[in-house]
Amino acid sequence: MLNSYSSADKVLLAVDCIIFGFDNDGLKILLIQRDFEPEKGKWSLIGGFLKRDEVLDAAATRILNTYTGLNDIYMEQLHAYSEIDRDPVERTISVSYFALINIENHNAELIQNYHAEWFPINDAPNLIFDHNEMVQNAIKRLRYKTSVKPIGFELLPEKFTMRQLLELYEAILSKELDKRNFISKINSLEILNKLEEKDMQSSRKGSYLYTFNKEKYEEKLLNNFVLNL
Amino acid sequence: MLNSYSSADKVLLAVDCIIFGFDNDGLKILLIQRDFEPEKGKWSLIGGFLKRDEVLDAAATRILNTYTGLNDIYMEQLHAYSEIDRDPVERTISVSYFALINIENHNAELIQNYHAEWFPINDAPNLIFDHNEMVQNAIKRLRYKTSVKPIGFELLPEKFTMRQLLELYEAILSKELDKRNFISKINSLEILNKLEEKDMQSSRKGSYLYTFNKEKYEEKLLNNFVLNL
DNA sequence: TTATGTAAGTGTAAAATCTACATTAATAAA
DNA sequence: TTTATTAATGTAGATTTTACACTTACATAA
Repeated sequence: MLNSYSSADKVLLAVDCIIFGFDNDGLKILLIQRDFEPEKGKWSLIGGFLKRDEVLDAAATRILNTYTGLNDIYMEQLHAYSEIDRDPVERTISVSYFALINIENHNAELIQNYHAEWFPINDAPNLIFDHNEMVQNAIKRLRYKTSVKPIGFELLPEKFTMRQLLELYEAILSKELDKRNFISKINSLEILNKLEEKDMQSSRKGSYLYTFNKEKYEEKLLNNFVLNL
Repeated sequence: MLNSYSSADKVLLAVDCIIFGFDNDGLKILLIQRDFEPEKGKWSLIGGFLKRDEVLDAAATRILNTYTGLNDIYMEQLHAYSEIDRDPVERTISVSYFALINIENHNAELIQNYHAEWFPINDAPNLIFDHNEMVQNAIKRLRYKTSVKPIGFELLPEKFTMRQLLELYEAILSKELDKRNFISKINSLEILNKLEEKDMQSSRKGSYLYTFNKEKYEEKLLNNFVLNL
């Protein structure tokens, strides 16, 4: 009968995580060398199976933590992938999640048994199964998100310069942005605190450091804004 | 062991369909009275279980067809819902899909055994499980989509008036739009054919009918455009 | 101490887009 | 032929977006 629960097929449900990070070399994703068959040794997204007593969001968090030691990372669901043979061992539907993290803040945690490794998004190895497709879709979503949320603060150190922010957005959107227009658009959001302090690494003159003003940000979020860069 | 396939839990995977339609009374969704337990007789989205040899997109199409006779409806995946007790019988993860259809074109098919029924989105019955939430999220997505794709053509008859198109967008966005500005923005997309023919139903003067120019539309889609209404 | 090189910081004018708004036109029905 | 009803149409002002170049601050080297 069409709708009896008992006759319905059960499947494995997996979660795969696309973790974006940013440092001075640009936008990166976190990959691992798969430590079990099939495709053992090949590069892969961080992933695992959903447990019976677990919601998908929790599974994503747990899996990320297992492989990287990372905690309290906000992740967002993206898409369910269900091609019949996407996993050759057994029928497995996978739900992708993505997150943004600050590479420097988390490097310590990442040096673990499962050697997770950062790769530039434009120079990553070929991935197993349909993981390449998952990554491409995640990049699309990330780009879209720049226009409706001021993302990027997760990806930068606590104190950052305008140049760093600019370069982050350029990396995400993969296009050049006009420096002055970018700064005035960001300033018009009024979600940054300009510090007295300067970063002296980048130039003789030094450039002002900013922090992200979380309260004003939360305020902004209530009235959905749009940021056209 | 963490990653053995054999020890991983299997779950039921369902698909639920949010079908939007439009007629002179506004924007509607298609619901059915559930014909099996639990919650038999209550209103529900059209849904069913994924089969072992089926991809999610195909399941969505099959399920819609089973309950409504509708064919060749393009559906889009939205989100996976995984709360532990969302279905009281058994752990079931559900992936929602949404579609837009033209009510008048399809009314005949809908008069079937499973009495599917249209409800205005603002005056629909309470739904089982987490289906209310699914609908709300689908409405959000539909609104978003108006700004990046000229949707709505699926929802209207082949020949339609500007007023119908305007009212459709007003229903989706649930706000009033300025008629002249709307028309000029739509015209600037250059995806409509203005016919010689007029619709004489609505007024003494009659209003020009339009059709949707599919070729120009496909062309437009290549360069992602934005439509701010 | 002075000169030099480097990236930071800053404003504006022109163009494009968006918004608000009211009158005339066409026709059927009375 | 008058009347009533909805369709069709354009523009000026406001706002937003874009393109663009010079000065400033400071460390380093001469």
